Amino acid sequence: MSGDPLGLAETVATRLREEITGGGLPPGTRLAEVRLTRDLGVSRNTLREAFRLLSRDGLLRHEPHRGMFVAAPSMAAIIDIYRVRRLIEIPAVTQAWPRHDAVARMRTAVDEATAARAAGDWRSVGSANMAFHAAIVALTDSPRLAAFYVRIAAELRLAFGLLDSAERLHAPYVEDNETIVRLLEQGDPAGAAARLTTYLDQSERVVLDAFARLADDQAPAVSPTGPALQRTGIFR
Amino acid sequence: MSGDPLGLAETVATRLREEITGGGLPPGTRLAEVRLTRDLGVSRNTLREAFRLLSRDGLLRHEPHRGMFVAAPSMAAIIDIYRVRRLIEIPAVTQAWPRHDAVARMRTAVDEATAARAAGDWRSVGSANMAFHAAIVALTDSPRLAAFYVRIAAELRLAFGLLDSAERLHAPYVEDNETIVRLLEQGDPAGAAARLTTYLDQSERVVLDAFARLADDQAPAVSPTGPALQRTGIFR
DNA sequence: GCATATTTGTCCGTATGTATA
DNA sequence: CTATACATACGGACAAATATG
Repeated sequence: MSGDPLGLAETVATRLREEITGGGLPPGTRLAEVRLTRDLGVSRNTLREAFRLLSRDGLLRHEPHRGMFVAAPSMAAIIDIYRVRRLIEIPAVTQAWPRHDAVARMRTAVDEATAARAAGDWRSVGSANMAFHAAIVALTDSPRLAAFYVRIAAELRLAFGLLDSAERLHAPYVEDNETIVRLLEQGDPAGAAARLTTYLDQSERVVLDAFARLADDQAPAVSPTGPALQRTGIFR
Repeated sequence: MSGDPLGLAETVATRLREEITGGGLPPGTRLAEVRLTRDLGVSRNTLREAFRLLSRDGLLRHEPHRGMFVAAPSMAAIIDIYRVRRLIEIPAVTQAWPRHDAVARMRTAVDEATAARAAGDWRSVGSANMAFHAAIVALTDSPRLAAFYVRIAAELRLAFGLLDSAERLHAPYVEDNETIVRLLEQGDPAGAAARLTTYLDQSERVVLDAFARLADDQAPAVSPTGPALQRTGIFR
């Protein structure tokens, strides 16, 4: 085509990433190479390069001689993700410096979430919530933790995508976030950490409940593990 | 060669991994594709697939239109790695269940380290030390933390490779490890965590000191950042 | 259980843009 | 500035593994 100033593979990867996180490609769907090469207008090698980038972010999963699949979080994965979030976010807030740059980012994220909620834009509320917790991790000034958290958050967002009205799910937590950042600004990291702890517990419960309900709906009576549903990864 | 039961790319990746961690490919060296395709007898596509696996482990670093380089830990990277280690390992030990499987693995790692030290096999002492701390992370029962730690440990091992007599470096810490696992077995996780904390502090200091000395030696007088040394990543 | 079709894994040759000497 | 070396991207091809009827 015309000009692609930065790698074509990354362009393809970005487009696929939006498609996945946007819900266009539900978790568990198989990404056939030949079909995507036609739809995206790139060669197979380039597409596979994009696959490498996406699997690095944890959005895709590779099965030998079977292909690439959109990662489908299991119940155990969600539990593990929240365990990791507690381990990282709570100490990050506890030992936070009140005038850290990331605190300002937390504040703007809360403001954006408030505005988006007032406008009924639930998707933006979810994005702002993600940004808020990413800023919490940024309090540690650790690039490795930040990169790790990006991967975790992407996986969790996939789980949200499985849920029906997912964005509405964390809309009520805007107040919690506001309280957390206010306590930090006022120099009370311990109080902020306590608030964060209860938030994580509640959020995990809500997500797990919705996930269990989803699993019940999709696996009604006779065959709890049909081949089609196995591929969604929910029952693995 | 003959039969390659599992992917050829993984076979190549394994061989390169051993070459890198073994010191055959020092940090900062550039991995030219065409040359490696000849030496390894594989095609470029397969080699790039292997590159993807290794960069996922943090052993390789990619620069656009310049190629793949063996990751060269910087001073800031080492500091960050130890910060992450504290964040993960200390809580892991603190909330450890004394009869956890991983405790047994810690014990065997200590025994192996003791035997290796008696035999003067410093390389095996280092490997056992790595296994010991991997077992500590396994106390959390979190597959994501374990995978993350693998990446961190690989990067740290690269830093050790830069150091001259690196294996000798953590030989004196066998006693610390023995104390930690004994306290855990005796049901004193708090004491074990305290001991682990001092170990991490001391280890970080030793590594950073050796690293600073290495940098001084390699950048003697006139040109602190020659093009060859820049590529080592030490001064970046 | 078997034969077929589809898809991935791997290799090759080539053209083009980019960085470095 | 030129020239070389290399990464990027393309398309085609065959073997091996998997899925399907």
